[in-house]
Formats: sequence, structure tokens, C-alpha cells
Amino acid sequence: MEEFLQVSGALYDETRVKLLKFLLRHGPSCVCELQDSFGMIQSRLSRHLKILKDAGFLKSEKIGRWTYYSLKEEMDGWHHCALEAIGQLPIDLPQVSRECKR
Amino acid sequence: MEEFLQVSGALYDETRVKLLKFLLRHGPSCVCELQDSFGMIQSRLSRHLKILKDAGFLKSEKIGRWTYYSLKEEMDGWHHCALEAIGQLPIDLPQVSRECKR
DNA sequence: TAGATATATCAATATATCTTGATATTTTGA
DNA sequence: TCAAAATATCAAGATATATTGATATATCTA
Repeated sequence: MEEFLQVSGALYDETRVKLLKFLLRHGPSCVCELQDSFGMIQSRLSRHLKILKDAGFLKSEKIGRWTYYSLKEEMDGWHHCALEAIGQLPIDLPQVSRECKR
Repeated sequence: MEEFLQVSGALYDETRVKLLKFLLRHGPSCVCELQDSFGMIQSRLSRHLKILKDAGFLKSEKIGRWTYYSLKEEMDGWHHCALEAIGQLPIDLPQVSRECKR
């Protein structure tokens, strides 16, 4: 039950749904890339990514000073179904923007 | 998006998940039956049923002075998948209790 | 018809979640 | 080695949601 609620909670936020859809479309992205694309302040973004990761939707990999977030490969039916539904939502995503200095 | 969030929000509450599972197992139930089974005060229960109904999980039928709630027959994939996940949750449900005087 | 039952809704309070700004940590490159 | 960049986390205030108790409405039955 606890895990089910954690997943539902992760999905109950427009920002997080958009992040999932963005990663679904554009693949692995570093935090600063998402930050620039969404025009979101860093602490807020970091928090939402953590929630999505803790709920089992994302994995992260640290490379140098960048952390790349992407969708987990292995997911159970419930997660998978959620992503499917999100993939079909008719919402506008921001353009990819990379102002981070690498 | 709005509807997706409404559904996620409806699922982000232990009480409501239990209600869905109860109705999944026991079929149509009147409010007082649920009230007695769950030992929940009436206003609280009524509120949660309304949220589940508004989110597209339940329908209600008024018969005499009773209102019966049950799962909607027609549901999209996202709703359906949620119910499937809930059906598999290993949680204890209350015994069916009918103290309402009919 | 009056009283009891079933249900819905509202107002007030309690609790949880989100946002922002500040701070801490790690890594890189000059 | 030091400063800047990338990221995470924490504290405080703002916002949303849940719970309770009170009240309103409709229906049944004596």
C-alpha cells in the first residue's frame, strides 16, 4: 500500500508529469538541462526528480559534475501503465535548452 | 492533464484505495454499509466517495433513501490499470457489516 | 404528518505538500 | 589551490487536502 501511494503521489503533480513526459521524449538529461528547458529554479527541480526517483520512475547517473536522470528500464505494470497514459497526454513540453556550460 | 491529475489525486489516499478494493471485492454497496464496515464517520466517507466518483472510478444510484456506489463499467486504460494494481495490493479489508436499518 | 434514517455539504481546524531562498558538497579547470 | 559550476538539502512561508462536527435535504414509516 505504501508503495502504491508513493507512486500515486509522485504522479499527482503537474510539474512531475511534465518531467516524465520530457524524459520519455528526449531521453537522459542532466539537471541543468532540465532546469534551463523548464525555466525552473534548481532546488525545486531537484526535489521533484528525487520524488520521481524514489517512486521508481527514474534512475540517475552521476558523470563528472553532472547528474543524468532517465526513465528506469525495468518497471512493473503499474508504473508502465502510468507512463503510457502520460505519453498520450496532449500537453505542451518546453523546447530543449542547454545553457549549462560543459 | 487536468483529468490525469484528478485520477492520480483520487488514488493518492489510503482510505480511497481501500474503498476501491472493497467495492472491487464486494460489489455495489450503500453508504451506510461502507460506513459500518469501515467504521468511518459519514461526512468523511461521503467526501471520499464523491472524489472517487468525480475521478471516474465510481457511479452511484439512489434507491429509496439509500445511495449505492459501485465501480463504473466503462473505464479507460489508465483507470483500469489502477484498479488492477489495487486488486493485487496485499491489504486487509474490513469485514462486511450491515447495521443500517432497512 | 412527525420523527427517524440516509446522505450530502459546509465551516473550521489539522496536516501534508509545494515553492523559494539559503547553504553545503562535489567536481572541474585556471 | 581557488573559484565557479552542478547538484542536493534544509528551513520558512504559502497552498492544498483531510478530518471533524454541524446543518440541510430527502425518504421512509409509525
